[in-house]
Amino acid sequence: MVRVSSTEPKPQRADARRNRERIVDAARELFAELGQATQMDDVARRANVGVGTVYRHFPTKAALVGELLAAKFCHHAEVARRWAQEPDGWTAFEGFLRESFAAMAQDVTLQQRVSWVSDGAALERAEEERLILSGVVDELIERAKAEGTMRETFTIDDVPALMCAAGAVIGAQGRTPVLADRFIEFLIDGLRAP
Amino acid sequence: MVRVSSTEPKPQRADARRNRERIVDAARELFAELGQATQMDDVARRANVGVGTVYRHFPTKAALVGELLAAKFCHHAEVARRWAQEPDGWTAFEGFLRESFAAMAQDVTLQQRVSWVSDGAALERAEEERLILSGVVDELIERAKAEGTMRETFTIDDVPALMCAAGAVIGAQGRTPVLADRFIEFLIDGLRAP
DNA sequence: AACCATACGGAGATACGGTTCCGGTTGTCA
DNA sequence: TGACAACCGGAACCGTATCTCCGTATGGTT
Repeated sequence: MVRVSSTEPKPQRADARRNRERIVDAARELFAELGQATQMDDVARRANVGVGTVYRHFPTKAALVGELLAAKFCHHAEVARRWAQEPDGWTAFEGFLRESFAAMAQDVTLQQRVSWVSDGAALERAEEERLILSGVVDELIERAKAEGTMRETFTIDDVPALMCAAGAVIGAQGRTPVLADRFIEFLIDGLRAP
Repeated sequence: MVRVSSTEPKPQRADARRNRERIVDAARELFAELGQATQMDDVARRANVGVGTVYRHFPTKAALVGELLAAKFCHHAEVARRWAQEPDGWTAFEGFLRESFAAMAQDVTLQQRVSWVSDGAALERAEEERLILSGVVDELIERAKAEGTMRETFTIDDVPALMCAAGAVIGAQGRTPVLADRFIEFLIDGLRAP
């Protein structure tokens, strides 16, 4: 019963592994559409699984959201690394930013990321991945600053606020996405070196 | 029973009038602190009144919020008119903006104003007052633009997004208000003519 | 193929918050 | 001051959403 190595993943039964995957997939889709309004029963139904199964894999809704967030952070870190290959520092950062905002427009979870703060547990689960992402983005920022194409006053610490603002505006855009786009241009423009 | 004029306020009993006032006061305080998390029972308790009484005056939570929002819009319109007396157009607009953001920092309802969208009923109640406010602010903006101190591309239509962004950031600031302040400076700076 | 630990399903326990209802109270007016 | 309409209080109701429990099913192993 005692596990020799704590890192060794305990072997799961095949159906358990399959169900877990299904649950995560279903949750990703639903949360992207509905954000925190998504309910566990919906996730279970979409995954063709009972609620109990969902809760066996994720003891709490926050845990499930944390899992999704962690995956998204990983993905965005990947995106940032891809843009980092761009020779021009500003182009790299701007590209990353635009891609992030575009992702937000397709995913309510990202728009609401900040309000999950109330559900600190979810962010806590994804903290490690968030730090990695933060590190990669920081490199982009420093490079653009070194090039002189980005405001000196902007730092990695300002990114959360930037994301928060963009998420709120995109989320609230409702039937006037044009205004959100205008606002995003405004934000990006404000980051350029004067 | 039939009222002759629809504008004539139906005479209320003295206690009803007093209670209504108490309810609004209590709600203002609580919503400022807790935002939409405030519950009707709390409002009733703080007002020294039964829940039933709250519901007699405001048939729904959204109606109560609408009342509060309307009052806030009126107040802000007043603030804008005061700043409009400033001789310099930019100073007037910047002053109004900073005062609005400062109010947001003290009032969760204002931070969340945008998310009440889900509760359209509340915003609907305050629509008239919102339009008045919008008109006054528009004058400030046009004046500053005529002076050449504000970006030509900024219009009254961008104000909701601006407020939404600021509200989100201020609301999410948590234990790091400094970062919200930095972001606000960034926003304001971006409105200036290049 | 028989065993059993692991995993499943989903009814329902639990919690919570808005809203309703009605027996009792109070302001107002004659 | 008596009568009545308006108003009050707050227990109860109801819908909703998370999470638990337990009888049943199944993958893996001998």
